[in-house]
Amino acid sequence: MSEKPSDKRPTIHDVAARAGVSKSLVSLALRGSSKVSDASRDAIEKAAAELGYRANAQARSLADRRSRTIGINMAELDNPIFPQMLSGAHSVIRERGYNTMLVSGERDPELESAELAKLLEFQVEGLMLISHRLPATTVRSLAADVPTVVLTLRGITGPGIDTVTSNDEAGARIAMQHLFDRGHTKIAHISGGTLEPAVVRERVYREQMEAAGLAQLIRVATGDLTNQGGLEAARLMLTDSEPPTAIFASNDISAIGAMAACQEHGLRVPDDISIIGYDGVALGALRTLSLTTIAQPLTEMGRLGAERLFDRLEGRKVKDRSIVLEPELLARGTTSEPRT
Amino acid sequence: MSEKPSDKRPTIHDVAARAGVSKSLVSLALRGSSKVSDASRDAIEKAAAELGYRANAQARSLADRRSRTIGINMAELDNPIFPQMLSGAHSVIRERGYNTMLVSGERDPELESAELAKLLEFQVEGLMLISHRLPATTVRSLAADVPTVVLTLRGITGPGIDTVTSNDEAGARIAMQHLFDRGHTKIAHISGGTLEPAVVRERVYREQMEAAGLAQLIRVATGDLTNQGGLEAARLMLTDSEPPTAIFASNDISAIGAMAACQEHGLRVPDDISIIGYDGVALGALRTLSLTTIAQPLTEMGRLGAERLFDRLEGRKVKDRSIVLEPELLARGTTSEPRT
DNA sequence: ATGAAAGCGCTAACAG
DNA sequence: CTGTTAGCGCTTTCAT
Repeated sequence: MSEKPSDKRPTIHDVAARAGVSKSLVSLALRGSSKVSDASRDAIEKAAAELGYRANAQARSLADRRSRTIGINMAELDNPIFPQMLSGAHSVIRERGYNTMLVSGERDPELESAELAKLLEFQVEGLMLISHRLPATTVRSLAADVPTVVLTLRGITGPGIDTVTSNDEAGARIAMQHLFDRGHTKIAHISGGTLEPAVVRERVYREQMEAAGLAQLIRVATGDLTNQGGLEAARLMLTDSEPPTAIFASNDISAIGAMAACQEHGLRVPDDISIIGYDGVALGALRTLSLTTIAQPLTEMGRLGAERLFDRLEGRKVKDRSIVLEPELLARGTTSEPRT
Repeated sequence: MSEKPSDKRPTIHDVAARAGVSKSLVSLALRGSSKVSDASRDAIEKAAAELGYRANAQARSLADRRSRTIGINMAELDNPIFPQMLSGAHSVIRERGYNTMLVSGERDPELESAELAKLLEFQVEGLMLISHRLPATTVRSLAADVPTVVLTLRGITGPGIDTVTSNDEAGARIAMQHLFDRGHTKIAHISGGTLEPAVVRERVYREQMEAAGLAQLIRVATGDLTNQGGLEAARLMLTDSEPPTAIFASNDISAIGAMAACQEHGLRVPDDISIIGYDGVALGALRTLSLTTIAQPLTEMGRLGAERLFDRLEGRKVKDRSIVLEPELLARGTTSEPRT
């Protein structure tokens, strides 16, 4: 209506023409260089505004070979612990003036590697992998191209790779200690499949029971980290001749499923049976649930992971690092002394 | 160790040289053109593989003026309804071979518009706005540049704008009808502030009460769509001389807070008091909560939104559309007849 | 079927 | 301070 009806978006060239200067000067001015006269700067800014000029980030990236973009791969968009890490990472990335390109393989390994490839084609400058199941070889080959940080998966090392995890051994020990302290001995465990964190938690459970001389009370029901899985695992346990007085679940979601099973059996939590989860997802804090749990510093993990990336991007010389954060007991309302 | 120690990534030019053909032919071959001889194609693919060639998406975008990227702005990464919509959108975008660029203003309007601007600089071909609070003028100006779809916010129209929402009026009516059907008359409402969906739900609550001749029983406590807000609002109501027999909360999270308040007061849900939420977030399905609620088709909204975008991108001629999906009652365990 | 040449919009020396 | 000259890596006519 008002401006030149030129169909295509205005380029730096159009701005230059309108301001009566050269392309380069426009480029400088628009990026706030100090060596541009006030007069030119004003003219350029005016022209840009009038034209509704918007820089083309692709062209800029191509020219200066920096995409200012970090790629994030999240295994699952719906598992609540992942968005929490994402949120921590995202805010750091934004503070540094970078962009976030998000992909998700959605539990499909083939899809996942295709998505990862696209990230690299986009010339991301750093890669954050939030996934429980990535082969070390895949990660290493990605890291050969671009600085990479892996969250939640330990033991992956290699040039260009950092990891940020939380200490599952310590966390599981804290959980067990909490139950021991309350006086429990008949403690059962709802396991979580073959993914690394779940395996560690189960192992520590067994070790701690043995160390406490309770080897014969060890009781593990197989869960799958879902609500339903926790429900079913707990149902099984509660029909035992000698049901446990406490349950340590491999994650919060299955712990909440276990709570439902207890209700079904007419057991009150924590009066009749104690339950402790793992993860510290936000919903556990809901007053209705008030789940005692071992909280991982999820947001912090995201933040730290992103910062590791920028350490490398900003040329700080860093050795590959495995950062292990300590989880924390949130003693809420689902654990107490056993009924005797 | 094995290949040319050339520091920089191989380009199409390197591949061409190695295969003994021209750049153009490599470009054609790699994109699967049929007019490339088998011999050339083999040589090119071999060379590309040996070099570990990876196309540069920025350069491609610049050259053919298509970024193959959709930008998504999510107001909050932590409100569970947003990731669910994101997930629906994301999978459609991926199926079409596009990428997702995610930004979030995190409740800060200034930040939000800066992030939106970055999305445009990245030459996104379409924009999805998942936010409860975006000025119509902002949306219109964005839509002037690129096809735009708005989720959860009604009433924004303009050239290039589609909206996908769910029918809050109908949903709220269903909620009220459900409670009426159960025989409730002393129905209270926990409101949710000034954002559009919450306002609609409250209005319908009032209308329905009046229409049922229950105007004098109208009782609204102000919540803020948080768990804590729901808790406090419900506490207030329960200390009334004549407490309600049912509560309609503006969203699930505050409904769950209300459940906690009921527990505090020694009231059993649903035996002593019924509670119905709104949204259909995944956690409401947890057996421990079993929250009756009005479910919005969140994933579907994401999918549909993305599809609207592609309708435009693929040149299908479409008029601007406001798609309204119907929500659905999930009658779970928190509602029943009043105690009398 | 293949190559040469001309950009895409921007940044980056390098001269003045 | 400002303009000129070269690209960045890829796609795309247009010839051959």
